[in-house]
Amino acid sequence: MAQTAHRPAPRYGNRPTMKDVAARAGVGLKTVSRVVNSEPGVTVETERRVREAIDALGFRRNDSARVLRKGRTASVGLILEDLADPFYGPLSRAVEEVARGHGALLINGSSAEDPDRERELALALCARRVDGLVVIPAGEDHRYLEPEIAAGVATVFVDRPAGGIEADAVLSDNAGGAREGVAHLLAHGHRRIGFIGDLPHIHTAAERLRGYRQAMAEAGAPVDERWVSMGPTGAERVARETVRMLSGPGPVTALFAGNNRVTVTALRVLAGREWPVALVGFDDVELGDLLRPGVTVVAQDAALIGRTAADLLFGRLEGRPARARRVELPTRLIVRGSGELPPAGE
Amino acid sequence: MAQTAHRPAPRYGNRPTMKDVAARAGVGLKTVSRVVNSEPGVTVETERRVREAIDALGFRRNDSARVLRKGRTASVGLILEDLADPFYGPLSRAVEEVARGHGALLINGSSAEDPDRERELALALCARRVDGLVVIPAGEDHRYLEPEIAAGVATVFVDRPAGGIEADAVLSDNAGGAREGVAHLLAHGHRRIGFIGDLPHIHTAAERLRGYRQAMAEAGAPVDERWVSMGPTGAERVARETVRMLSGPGPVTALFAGNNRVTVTALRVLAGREWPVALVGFDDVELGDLLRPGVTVVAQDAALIGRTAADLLFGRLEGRPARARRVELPTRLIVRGSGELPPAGE
DNA sequence: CTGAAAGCGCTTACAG
DNA sequence: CTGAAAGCGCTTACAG
Repeated sequence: MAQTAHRPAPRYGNRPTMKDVAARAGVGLKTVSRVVNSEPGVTVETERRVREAIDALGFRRNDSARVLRKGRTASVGLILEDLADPFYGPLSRAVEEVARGHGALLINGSSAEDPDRERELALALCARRVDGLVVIPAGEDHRYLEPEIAAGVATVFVDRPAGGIEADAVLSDNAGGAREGVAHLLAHGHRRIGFIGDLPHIHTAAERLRGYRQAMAEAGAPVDERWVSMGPTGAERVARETVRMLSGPGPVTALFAGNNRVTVTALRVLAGREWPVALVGFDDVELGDLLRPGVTVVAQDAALIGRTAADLLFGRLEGRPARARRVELPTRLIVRGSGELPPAGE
Repeated sequence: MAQTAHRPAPRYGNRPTMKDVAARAGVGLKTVSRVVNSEPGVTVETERRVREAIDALGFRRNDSARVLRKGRTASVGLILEDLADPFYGPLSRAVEEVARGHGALLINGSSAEDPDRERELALALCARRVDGLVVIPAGEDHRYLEPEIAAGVATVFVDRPAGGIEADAVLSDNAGGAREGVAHLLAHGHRRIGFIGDLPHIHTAAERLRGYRQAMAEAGAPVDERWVSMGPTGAERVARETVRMLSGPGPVTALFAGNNRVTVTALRVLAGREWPVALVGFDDVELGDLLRPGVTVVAQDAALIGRTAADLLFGRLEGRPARARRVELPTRLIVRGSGELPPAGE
């Protein structure tokens, strides 16, 4: 009783430690460590005794303690916008697979597109001493990560570049992809083309808009600013803007949807219309091939993006490149029908 | 030089520790700890000096060390089949949100439906001393987790029950949902209904098949075993089986698809057929409402499942229920058109 | 082949 | 208000 009075609360549910195993097996601590880590220099008989004690006690090495001593946690963090978004699932899985190949676990976090939450998550992961960090940025200022990167946390930005610091980045050719998609609509006779995108301060949204303007300019098609709408991609706003662009005098005859959320909402609105309206969306959508017409999209390869980022990360952890690298991956136009509809009424 | 000769490899990139901060601020270690953890009992002036040293050195507390001393890691593990599957994204996000509410991080792992990999992942997470584990089982024998659970790792099984041990579980009403879906087809005049499901040893697959048989029996509709196909849900097999059931004498007039992967493949096959074939799928599919006809499904609420599991987990961590609990969540039939098609040729 | 001592970077339990 | 000592559970660097 007197002994337990000053005992701290049971740690890890009072799990046995190497010390307990050593006592039970009648050997030294280091010998247990040798057996647990399959190090050489233990007789068959000693090993047997130790293994017996391990099994009897249900011992499992505490990797937290190991990590503290070794200096590497064999874990990487991934901060993305929303794990529930179909774009991030495959990306996350790809990062996980590469990490697994390097014996590392993956800690996932959703920023919910909130810069404060991104920062909070990133720093929490750094405090846990993840070896590396893959960040799909929500914020625009990443100087808060400078000391962490300097201290050795390998960091790769994905989808959008880092703000205010030099760092590796894996991006899609957003401007080029959007330009190709809009050029495709122009080639099918459209001149009045709407663009509905995400908030303008988001890098990908701005780049895609740039691609749109570029394609229009190259075709000598003037852009009426009422055809451009940037903002939150919730269903309500997107539906309202879609309807607006299709109404009034001089409505658009085609739409370019800035991401998969926009595409889905726009499709729902268009499904209820009498006139066919051409549509090309950025990002592929599941079942897009089964709709009538099929949905023409500018697709990104989420898994490839994730794999590329993770490869870059582990390359850095193995001490490879010195300077920050920026990788740009191509997009792919997938023609399925919706982007080849001719302008209505012509 | 002589001094560095025996220095171990730089740990955590030679990050400053509390000791370094204490030395620079000219205070004791404990005082730094007090400031870092916002504990009371430090003068304004002392705190200022400590904070100055922290900023100058770029100190960030090492949570690995903290965890070792405190006994709880404030992290939970989630093992699922495949993060890239659209069903698991929202589920994972929901678990993350609950964890976040409890100040915990989420470590994700995909088992790829491989029991060995599930085990390996689960034990790796236990070795890192996660506080709790949410497991979507790939294997059928979970006795390997018994010592871990006994040692205090809160564990909740999701989607399928644990094998060989008593543990909390959150399940969907798989049999009831399938039964309702098949009854819906029967109510629309079908008698020859095909069932294409996952591998028969998978709990959800077996339960859904049970629901199918139950509905058929209740309607007095005999089941021809050629209408039932259980196996891997890759596109090739599912497409082949779909075609087979629609061919030959006495083809099926309706299909029940055992999960979202099956539904998608079946839809692709049916899209190329002349005769309309009725279809009800288990699990909702994105854009299912936009297809013509819309896809009638038996939907599960992935986010609700995740939230329920996480709530159970943290309830247990806070020392609540003693006995293992099993929660069964209802499914919901969503009528959109494909399930209401009448039998072809009648 | 084996093990005692020191230390990873913190927190705990004291004592001043 | 402040800090020295002990300890969390391992691994490292030695010595026998």
